[in-house]
Amino acid sequence: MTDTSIAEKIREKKKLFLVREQIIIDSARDLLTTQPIDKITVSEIAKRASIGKGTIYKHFQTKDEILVRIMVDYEKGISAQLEKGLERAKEGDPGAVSKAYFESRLANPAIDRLVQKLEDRLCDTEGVKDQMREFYQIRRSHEESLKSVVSDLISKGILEDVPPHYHYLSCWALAQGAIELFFNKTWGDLDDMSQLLGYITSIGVTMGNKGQYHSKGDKKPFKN
Amino acid sequence: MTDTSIAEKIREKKKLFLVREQIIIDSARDLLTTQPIDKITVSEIAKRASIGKGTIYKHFQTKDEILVRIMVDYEKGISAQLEKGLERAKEGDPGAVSKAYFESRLANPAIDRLVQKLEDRLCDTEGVKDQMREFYQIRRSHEESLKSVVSDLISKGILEDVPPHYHYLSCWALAQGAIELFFNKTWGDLDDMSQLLGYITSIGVTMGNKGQYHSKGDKKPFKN
Amino acid sequence: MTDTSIAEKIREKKKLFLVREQIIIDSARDLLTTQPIDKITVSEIAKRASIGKGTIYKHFQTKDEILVRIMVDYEKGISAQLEKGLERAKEGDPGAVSKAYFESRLANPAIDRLVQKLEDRLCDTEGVKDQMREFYQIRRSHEESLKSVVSDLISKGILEDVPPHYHYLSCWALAQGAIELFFNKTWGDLDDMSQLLGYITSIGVTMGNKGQYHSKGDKKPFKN
Amino acid sequence: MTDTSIAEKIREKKKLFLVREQIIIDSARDLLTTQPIDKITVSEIAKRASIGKGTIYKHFQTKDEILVRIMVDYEKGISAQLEKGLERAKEGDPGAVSKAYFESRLANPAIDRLVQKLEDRLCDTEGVKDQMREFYQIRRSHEESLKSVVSDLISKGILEDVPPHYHYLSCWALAQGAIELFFNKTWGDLDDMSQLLGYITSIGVTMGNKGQYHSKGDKKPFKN
DNA sequence: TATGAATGAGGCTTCATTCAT
DNA sequence: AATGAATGAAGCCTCATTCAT
Repeated sequence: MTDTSIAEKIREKKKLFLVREQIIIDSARDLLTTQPIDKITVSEIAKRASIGKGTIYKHFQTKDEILVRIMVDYEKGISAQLEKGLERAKEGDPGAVSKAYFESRLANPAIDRLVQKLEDRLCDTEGVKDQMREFYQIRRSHEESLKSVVSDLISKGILEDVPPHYHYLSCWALAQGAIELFFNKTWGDLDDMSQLLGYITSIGVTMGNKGQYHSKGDKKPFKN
Repeated sequence: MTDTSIAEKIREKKKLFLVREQIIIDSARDLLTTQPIDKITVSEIAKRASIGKGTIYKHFQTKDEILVRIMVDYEKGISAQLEKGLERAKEGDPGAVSKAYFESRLANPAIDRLVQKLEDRLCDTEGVKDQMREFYQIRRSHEESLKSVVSDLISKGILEDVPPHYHYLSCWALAQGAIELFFNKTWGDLDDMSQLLGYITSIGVTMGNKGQYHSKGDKKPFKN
Repeated sequence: MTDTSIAEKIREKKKLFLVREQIIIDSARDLLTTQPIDKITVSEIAKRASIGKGTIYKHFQTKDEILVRIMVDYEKGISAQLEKGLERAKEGDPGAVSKAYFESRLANPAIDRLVQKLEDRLCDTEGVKDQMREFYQIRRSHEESLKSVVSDLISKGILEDVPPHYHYLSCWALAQGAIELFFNKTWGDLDDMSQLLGYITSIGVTMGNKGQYHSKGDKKPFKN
Repeated sequence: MTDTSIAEKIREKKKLFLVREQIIIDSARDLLTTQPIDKITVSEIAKRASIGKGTIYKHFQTKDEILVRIMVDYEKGISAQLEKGLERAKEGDPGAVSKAYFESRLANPAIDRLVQKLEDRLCDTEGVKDQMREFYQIRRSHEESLKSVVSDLISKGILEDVPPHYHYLSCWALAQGAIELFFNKTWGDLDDMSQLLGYITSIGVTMGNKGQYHSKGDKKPFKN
């Protein structure tokens, strides 16, 4: 066997290893988005991933590490979308960044909500401090991206002249609440949830606009 | 000992029993609003309430029953506030109802948030189905109260003519998101959180208003 | 019910609690002296003590705490014996202290050996640092007791004039080795183990004596 | 390729195989003498030996087999030393045998102690019964070697007339205890440990001598 | 009725061993 | 033969719940 083919094999194996890791994360995420977090055991994740329980611990030191990993992966995904938005912004579309941000969050409301819940659960957990720091860092980098755009819009007189993060965080809050609304069992299955969310989105898009009132929208940003 | 004094004693005891029950609930709520939910044990609640662990089970069949009880009590408190608002509405203040609703929710954001989390945790739990049904019923009764008011405002041309629950649920979502924002660790300790929340509240108050754009507000609805 | 009888009950309960604790320790010790240490599980200790696994953790925070407890209890027992020896020494028996020490160690060779093994296993274990410190402190206090006696014998010209701890530690080593010999599987079941140990004891008693050679002894310090 | 060179290659491979086996044993021994036995995993041994974990199982069926192998190797080493001692005894040095025995044990107290601990741990373990038997056999053969010498010294009136194994086992016990003393954490780091051990050795050398008392020695048989 | 000791199911994690490459 | 990822039995510990006093 040649050296090349040996190296090839090793690379192959590493790739397989990473694929498996992704399967674990995906399995965990699937379970976590459909069941209460504290009901999910490592055993179940393993079963869902069709691997042995012990294998999980080749990839992650603790159960919590799987959870932060889901969080970090999600925020990284949003970062990637923001990156694209920033490029489009350079090409002349000033709203591209914030649009990219909200669309990527609202595209997977279930996961977005899961990440919120995980953040709440892990924020003070020993043993994943470092990963949590990374998570927060990514999130704050998003704020930075948005802040520049918002400042620009303020200086152009499009948005009200309040501190830039007011705009950003207001929208964050509305998106957050909309997601909660979407999943909340209290309201049961609203027939017109889609329209409702469209309405809320329209509020989000125009809220903070100077001398302009929002109008009824009809977008459907939520997948079901 | 006279019959009267015996009856007196029994009444006394019953009262004491109810007081004790309230102490348990209050203790649980205090702990749950300051620490991660899954860290709180029945033992700790008992210790905080200064009673024996076994006594708790004279008042509640399971730990989950304490939790739903916190939820139901909270929504009942909001109901009481709404009741007052309705009376004021009859006396000529059309905004009194919705004001009462949001003020009572935002008055205790920590508890409001706790109730959200508990709802998420208990919504599919066997053993507290009935109490959860009661919880949802109360919540939906709030919707009804608001709906009548909103319908009135729509017919008067003050609010946009969309289905009444659009208005109500949009506000619910924004309030929800604002609370989440308030507690979120990502943004650290914003110096101007109070102002920011005032800004968001102003959006909530005017959003959905017909032909009118919101203006910068400066209320401080959040206790710190 | 009178206050006195209530207090009585509480005392009764506490006593029972302590009795149970002793049962746990005794059960653990019994198992540990008859089987390899790492084969003993908390479950087995519980079964042996005829209690539930969880009950163990009402008395001890971790499995290791049971083990150190056995160690500390053992050394405390030796301390008590030394105390008596010191009193007899004051009454005119200069050898009473060292005799008390060795007799109490050799009276239960199996436990003495167990304690050795546990010491080796726990000396660097996190979580029982404090208890281990206590253990070492007690042990060193024994050394102090013996040192005074030995110094006295040296000044009287009975023992060789070497640093006092030479005498003490030589004896410790010989006792240690004798116990190991007693249990060692290599030699199988020697018919004359008793005599052999008597012989060794006689060496221990006279070793270090000035200008005197030991003579064949016939004590039987070991129970079988 | 010639037959010779093929045979050569096979022999080469076999040799390499044996070398590798020795590396495994050495690695295991190194780890076991510096860390608590139950902390050492097969993985760590493999890493230390710079081979794959699976490879270990080409050489040994179980982890326990590695451990007995360390034991047997150690006793074989002592056998070799005794052999030399016996030869020197034939050449007229009657003390050469026992000297060889004790020197080889005390030369590596850490390993000697490890072997003791392993013996205790494996004596009743299923799966290594045969190897343990071999171990005990070698040990007892040492006894035989020493017995003949001791008998000789007794008949010459140098040693006390007690059963020969009394002399041998007394010394075994003292050596055993000295080693334990050397490593025991209770006494901390004695400044004069070397002298103390010399003192004990001097006791060992003369103990059992007829009509002769031991004198203070100053050998330093322990490496530090 | 109030208590808290007792219980044991069930969760997380480790590691000796297997096996496909 | 060499490798190391995969496996799952087994251990420790937690905590909601029960029950005897």
